[in-house]
Amino acid sequence: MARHAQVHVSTVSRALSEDPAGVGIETVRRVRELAAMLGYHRDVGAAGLRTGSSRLIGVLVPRLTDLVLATIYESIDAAAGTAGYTTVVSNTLDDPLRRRARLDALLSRRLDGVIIGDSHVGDTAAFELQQRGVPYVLVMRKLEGHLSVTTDDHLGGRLAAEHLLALGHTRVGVIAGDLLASTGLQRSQGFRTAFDAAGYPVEDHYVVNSGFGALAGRMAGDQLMHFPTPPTAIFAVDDLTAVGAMGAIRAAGKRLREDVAMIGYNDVDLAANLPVPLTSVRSALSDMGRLSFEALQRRINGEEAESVLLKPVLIPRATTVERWE
Amino acid sequence: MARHAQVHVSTVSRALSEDPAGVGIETVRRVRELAAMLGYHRDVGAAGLRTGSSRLIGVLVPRLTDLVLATIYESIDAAAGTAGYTTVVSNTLDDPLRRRARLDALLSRRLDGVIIGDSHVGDTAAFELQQRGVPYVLVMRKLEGHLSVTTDDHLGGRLAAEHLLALGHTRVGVIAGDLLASTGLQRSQGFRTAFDAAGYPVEDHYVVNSGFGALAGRMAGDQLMHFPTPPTAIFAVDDLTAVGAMGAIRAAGKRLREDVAMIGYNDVDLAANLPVPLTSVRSALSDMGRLSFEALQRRINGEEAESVLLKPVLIPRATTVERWE
DNA sequence: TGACGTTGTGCAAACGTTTGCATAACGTGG
DNA sequence: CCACGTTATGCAAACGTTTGCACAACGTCA
Repeated sequence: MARHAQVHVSTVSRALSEDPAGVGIETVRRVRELAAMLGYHRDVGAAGLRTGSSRLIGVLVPRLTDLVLATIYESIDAAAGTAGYTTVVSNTLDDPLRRRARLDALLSRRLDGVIIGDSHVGDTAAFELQQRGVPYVLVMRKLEGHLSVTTDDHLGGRLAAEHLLALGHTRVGVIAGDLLASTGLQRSQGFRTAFDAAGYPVEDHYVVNSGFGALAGRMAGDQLMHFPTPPTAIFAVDDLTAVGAMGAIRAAGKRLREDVAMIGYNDVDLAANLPVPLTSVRSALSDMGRLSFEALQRRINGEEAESVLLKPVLIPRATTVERWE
Repeated sequence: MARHAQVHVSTVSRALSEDPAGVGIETVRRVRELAAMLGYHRDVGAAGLRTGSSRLIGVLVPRLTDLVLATIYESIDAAAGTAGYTTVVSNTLDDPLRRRARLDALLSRRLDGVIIGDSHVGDTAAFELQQRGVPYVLVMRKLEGHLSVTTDDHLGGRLAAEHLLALGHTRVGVIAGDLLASTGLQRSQGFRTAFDAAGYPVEDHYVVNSGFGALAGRMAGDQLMHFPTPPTAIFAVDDLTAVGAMGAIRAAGKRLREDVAMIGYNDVDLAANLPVPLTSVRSALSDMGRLSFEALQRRINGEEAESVLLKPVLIPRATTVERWE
């Protein structure tokens, strides 16, 4: 209680508020000075009790060790921070039980809103929040009928396909990630659509579902490379998965690009700095994070917000072309 | 207010507590059932106001997009979650201003404790917490005089050195990361100590300070490879940095292992699944996270806690040996 | 000089819990 | 049948804020 420190009572509250209207200019100065001296901070929790706003927003991600989600979260947190919000992130590991528990814990904190980065077909979190009246936004992965900020994954897949077609590839493989996530599904669909249109449809067994991550990519890549006629190019819907697949290509005794070209997705920092720099479809991860927070903020303030669909861009590098940049 | 729902008042509080002593067994059942029906959750914030404990712990990291810190944070969060705590993580980006702001925001939440993962020589956060009486623990990076959970980085450096010495390397380079972080400093010191002892001291200009991350590694690697007599082996104090350096080796037209061997540090998931699997010194990241939380918990409960120093292990792979495992 | 507006401050209620204490209901043993 | 112990519940205060309202002091204008 900083009030004992001097003489007043709860004029302190006003003096410390952003707009100290109706308080003596001199008092404001003195109070603030004293607060700084004493290292006093208003208790946001107690304030929230009164105001009904916790200034806390929750972020649900599958896992933070996934570079992609970590990047998005970082930008959400930065945007939220400057707007005076604190974020709480929850690793759900795509495990329903764990996610239930974490969501309950979050709801107990009376958060002002939630950003969902791990939505999945058949997922109930979004519906539950909707029903409880808690503002929320989906990011990265979309779900029909919910506000979301994503990139155009279908287009991203087409960009990858068109790049490979232009280079003359006709027998290609796809490492499709997790088909229950809208990202994996739409990227591979977009890719196949373009190859269909070009008259070189991708056979079903050249499309392998893998999950995300380097190990998953390695196994999927091994599978593709062991076909009697392996593909001359591979599209992986995630950069780390692509890295794993690059290992499979090497293990099969083939050369990257010359024998088998490779395209990843997301253009994570690492992609450009790999020993063999990886061609990748860049989705504006930081923008997505920031925009999703802004959309959520609008929802919290009761304003209208519309879903955002960002345009991806293909960045050619050494795994598909000899010279680039 | 679940109380209106039925008939009672704040017997609800007791009924919902972990040990509902002194409450009718029947009442307990009814209340809990009803709470589940209504999807009611106790407001932790309000409870904290009364009990003085927010059940919130803060975690300071340089950046979450660093796989190493993300892994540690994940395990901290898991341990904290099962103990009924919520964690709030803050990216400080090793920027003093930002860190000040974030720490203030955290203190406003009246957290029960803090885990510091970004300590730096000359850093004041630990001292400030100490002075304010907020329990805290350092993880990953240590600082003299503060409770910490780390791995023996000096030993880790020696392990790397001994491995290279056993393979016959005598002219080696070190990519030392950030010398203001205890990790970078001690790993390179340990490494050099072992080479000194073997009679092949590492010349100063073969040790380059770089910062962490793939791009930093690439630049440092380029520098080393452009020497008239480049090293026959490189020790990088971080896996991602090593990946960048592998790019430099390739760009110089040299072969990994045959011409230049490479050792990383931390044994991040990715290391084993790179196209050329990376020899790395494994530090038990998950254990560190868990143990740091447990130490913090002890501190919070007023018990004694001792610093922990874990033993690292070297995992040989393709960048140093032909066959492994 | 009296009425009135302005400006700065204090009062008190409310937010949703927890918890020590009082009290009601009910058996039980002497 | 009364006193007493046990068990279940209610009461009220307290935690640290915010905020509508009342109020005091002061100047100003007619």
